[in-house]
Amino acid sequence: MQRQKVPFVPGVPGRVGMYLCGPTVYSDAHLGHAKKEVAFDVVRRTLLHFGYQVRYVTNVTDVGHLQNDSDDGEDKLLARARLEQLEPMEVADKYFWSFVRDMDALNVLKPSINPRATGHIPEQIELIEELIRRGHAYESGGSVYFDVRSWPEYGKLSGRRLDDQEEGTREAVREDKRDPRDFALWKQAEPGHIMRWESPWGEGFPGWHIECSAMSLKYLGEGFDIHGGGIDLEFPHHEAEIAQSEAAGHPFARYWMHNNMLTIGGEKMSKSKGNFTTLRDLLAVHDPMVVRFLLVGSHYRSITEFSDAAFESARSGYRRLTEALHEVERRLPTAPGKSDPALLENIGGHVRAFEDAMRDDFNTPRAVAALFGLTTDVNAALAAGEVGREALEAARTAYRTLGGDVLGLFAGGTAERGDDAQVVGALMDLVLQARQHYRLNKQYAQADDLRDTLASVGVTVEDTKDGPRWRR
RNA sequence: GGCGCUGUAGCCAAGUGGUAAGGCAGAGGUCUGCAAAACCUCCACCACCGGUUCGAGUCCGGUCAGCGCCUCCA
Repeated sequence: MQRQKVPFVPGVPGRVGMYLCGPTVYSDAHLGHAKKEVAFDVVRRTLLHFGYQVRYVTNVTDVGHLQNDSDDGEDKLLARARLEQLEPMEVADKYFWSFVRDMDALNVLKPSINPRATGHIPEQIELIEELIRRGHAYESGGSVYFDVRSWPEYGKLSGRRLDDQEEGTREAVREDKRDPRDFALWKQAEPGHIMRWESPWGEGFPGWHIECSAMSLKYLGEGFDIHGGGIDLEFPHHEAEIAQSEAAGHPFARYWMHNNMLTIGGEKMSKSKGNFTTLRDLLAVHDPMVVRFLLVGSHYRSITEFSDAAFESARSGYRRLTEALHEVERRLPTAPGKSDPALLENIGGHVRAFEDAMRDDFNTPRAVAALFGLTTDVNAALAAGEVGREALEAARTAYRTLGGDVLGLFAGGTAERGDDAQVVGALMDLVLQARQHYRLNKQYAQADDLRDTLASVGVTVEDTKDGPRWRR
């Protein structure tokens, strides 16, 4: 807890336990959420690449957090349930599966364990009881609060001192709290509150920090390695997690990682500002891999500025990468046995650059630059003439391992097109044959007409030395 | 008010005190029936003002601008 970049040493050699604060499933996820998910997915993939075994735990918050800590706030899940005329559990399930679908599309690996808050009420109650026993929490009017003043370390993560905080300026001071900065561990359920559980303090529901402590400790154990989340959760959410865990006698996460925000027009993309683009909408019309490429193009601790121009730029850049990879794979089956020492050395250099970048706090922009360096060398060699099998293999492995496995940029690969692929392929062969016929007879108007028509439905035709080629 | 972050080319974006990665866009050229792709070449007074240093985008101080958190937020 040094509030700076430090070398990582796992608690158990070769193994890493990491926990990521997951989504509250009351609405569709947006691009900002994707930045977080992709960032930590890349962390996980990088650790795997370097030989670690990773247990990756991320929660699903299906108990609505209160909109604020006083009682006038409404539970977001309940509010949504009323709006959509659904049971709260239906809302949670609906948006949980929506989230899963988005993450699958973005090629985010599934968590090792994906616990739900509502499935861990007993664990949360147990933790609260420990806190009361140790004198760090108190019951008041059917609710339980963490006693911030009893825990001097509160604030160590975010570097805040209690005395620096303005008291009660942003919310009405609750009369049943001893201190306005105390936070709820358990809330008494008001009469109309649907989601409620029995507890030693009457019927109620858990506070909005306790689930992460209970579930991360349960599945990763005390002093687990890495805890991640958005930087906007650093305070108070993560601060509270640490305080309530350690005050209960359980050493908490040893390393903290916070991703920065995604902005649009310089402002944080967020639900409350309404300036968000849902992944559902975005992925319906755009290649998810381009979205992922865009996200990976800035460092996880940096702000990512999103715009149409940035997206177009990502699309072009991503295509440069995939075209080179595809060309390598096209040539591989017929590649000669010659050796290309200079090219091989360059490929090795780019692989090293990539790995060095990832070792240095997961510097994905530098890693991507290495991929482009690789691409320039490979393309130059390809343009210069025949390239031997060995070098092509090395290039292919570099792309698939680094770009594919580590950055997760090549989901699906070649076999993703589905049942129509064969039919489409056959039709395209036919069309291209016809066009070649025109071209050989110098009937360029007809040939160009065909090409324009195909372009209008999103098919690009390129004439190369080896004949025509098409892509979508 | 407190804690913290950012300001690098038209856009996106790295940058460990030693002289500005990468991508997109743009310009010129090679190739091509044309185009596309690819290749080659070109494209930065690092917000401003001081200071430390042989040397500063990088360190220190200040100014200006913007952002995040301190309410729910990834």
